[in-house]
Amino acid sequence: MKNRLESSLQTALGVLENRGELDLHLAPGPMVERARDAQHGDYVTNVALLLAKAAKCHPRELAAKIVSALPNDPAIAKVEVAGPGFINFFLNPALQCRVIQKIHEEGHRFGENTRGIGRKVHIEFVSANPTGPLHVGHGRGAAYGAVVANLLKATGFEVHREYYVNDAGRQMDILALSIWLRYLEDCGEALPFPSNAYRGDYVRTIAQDLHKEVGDAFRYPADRVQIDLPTDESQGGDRELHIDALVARAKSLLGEERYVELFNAGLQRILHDIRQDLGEFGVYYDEWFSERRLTATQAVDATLQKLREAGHLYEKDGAIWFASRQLGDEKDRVVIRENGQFTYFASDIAYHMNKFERGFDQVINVWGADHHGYVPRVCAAVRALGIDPARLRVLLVQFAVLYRGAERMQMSTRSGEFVTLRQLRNEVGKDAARFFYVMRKSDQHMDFDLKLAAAQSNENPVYYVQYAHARVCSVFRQLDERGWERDIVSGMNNLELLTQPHEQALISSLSRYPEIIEQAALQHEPHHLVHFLRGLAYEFHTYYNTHQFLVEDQPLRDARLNLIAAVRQVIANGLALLGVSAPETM
RNA sequence: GCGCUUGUAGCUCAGCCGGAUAGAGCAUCGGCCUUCUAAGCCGAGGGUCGCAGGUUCGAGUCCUGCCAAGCGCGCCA
Repeated sequence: MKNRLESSLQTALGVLENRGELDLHLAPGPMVERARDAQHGDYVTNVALLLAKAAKCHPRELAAKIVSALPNDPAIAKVEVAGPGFINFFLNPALQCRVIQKIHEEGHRFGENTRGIGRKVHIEFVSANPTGPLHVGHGRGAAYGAVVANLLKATGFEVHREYYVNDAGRQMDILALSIWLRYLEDCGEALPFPSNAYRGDYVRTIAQDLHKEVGDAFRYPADRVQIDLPTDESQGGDRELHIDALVARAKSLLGEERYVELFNAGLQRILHDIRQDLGEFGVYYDEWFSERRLTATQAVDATLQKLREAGHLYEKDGAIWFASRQLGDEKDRVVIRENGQFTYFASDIAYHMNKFERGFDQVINVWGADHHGYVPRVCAAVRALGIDPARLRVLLVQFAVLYRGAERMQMSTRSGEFVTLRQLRNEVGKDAARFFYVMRKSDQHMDFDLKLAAAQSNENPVYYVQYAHARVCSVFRQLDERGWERDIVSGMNNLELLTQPHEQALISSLSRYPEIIEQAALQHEPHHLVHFLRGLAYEFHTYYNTHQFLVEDQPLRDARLNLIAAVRQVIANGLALLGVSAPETM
């Protein structure tokens, strides 16, 4: 409809130009938008205001001219010039209520569109290091990424969801070490636990399982483990040096084979746990992409070679640097350390190249906002590889600050003191958690109140929307109990009986749903959908309180039932995109 | 110190490429259940859109400065 009005306006402007009443060579972009106020009709344009200066006449005068030049359209009931020079369009209600028929026909697919058809989009989200269970900070990225993926799919894109598994690098070695030390404790060895190691309970669990599995095969006396080590922080030493030395000790005592077994035991257990956790949260992936695979397939070497050939690498202080500064970064970055090892950044460049090589038109990274300083260097790398950086989009998600009532909760992975995503789900439920996480704009700080999310009361917005759905279901149950028949066809033929303001408002909202999906998808802003659903639920509840649906007048009853069935369908569709259930009873 | 982000009602937040009188939920106050679920509805109060300039027909929205908060500034990942 919007497009239709816009082309009508183009026609009108063309007419005026031909008549010589308007001398413009402008191609105004999208210029029609939904009216914010029902008094202003259904759609509004401000072209007259925008063009008045160039046309050298008063906006209202120009608006009147444009209106007079508009082609006839049966879908438009009334056009008026208002305010300083807005043109308001009032749609023909008889035609607008056809959306109810459309919703009935399209069912769960209503709202989908084809904007992204034929385009492949890659979306990577969460990608937490497999060094421990997911916490509530990851939850927001998980919920957000999953919903953006759903929205893009509904907009016609071919979506590939991916979790990048950081299964290489120092943090993983520290995890392996942590498990081994707990294992040694379990064997009866007494030795201090580094201040820097992972001290969560899950580490002990994995260690105990390992002990059952391998017996004492990985056991060494405490003094052999600790001899000649640099001291830990608690003894006045450097904790980083201490823990790196311990990792080296583990490798040398256990040898390659056993160390890999230890390492994999931790990785597999934690990865399995993360996968299960996300699954229970309704978050699924098409692929779990291993960082180690990149190094194993020489992908990092190949990528660096490509950068070298393009003249983006140089050597300084014994290290290899990527000249990212001339591509918009603050400074150049090391890709190969003095000791010959790749930096994390190097494998990340290779990972991005790999994504584009797989043929995706658009690549989306959902990252925690604390990584925003990392964005320019990745963009620089993409550009250096000859890829249009506009094809890469980094979406930043702010951490949620967790409260329990007024009490602010602190968390830190290393110390093991954090609220896990699983605990959150257990406490507030999947629906409330998903809803809360995407209720706010993702790049905004947000306060997540556990007490509120868990509240079984009207304070909790998730129930408000679900309740509207359950209420419609309840009406249909009542219909059955009374032994009344529902005639859908008759209802469709009598939609023009829906003349009440509440009914018109609902119909207008229903017709907006596809636009909301498209907007939320293209802007990667799921919160628009949440706000829309709250508004739709509100319009339904107020309608419910004002008018009886199950009336004696059968044509009217059938028309109303078709309307509320459409409302139920749209709420169910919207909640499905959010990953929230649509209960039939509450 | 430099960079990025944010500042809207008592609280949590919307505000769609600059548009008409700045909105919602919660909280507060007052009403509505013999009638389809009261997890609901109706109504009231509540604002210098951080501050000061600027751009123009028009600024919460764009620009500059200042104030405040968060985050980032490793041969960590």
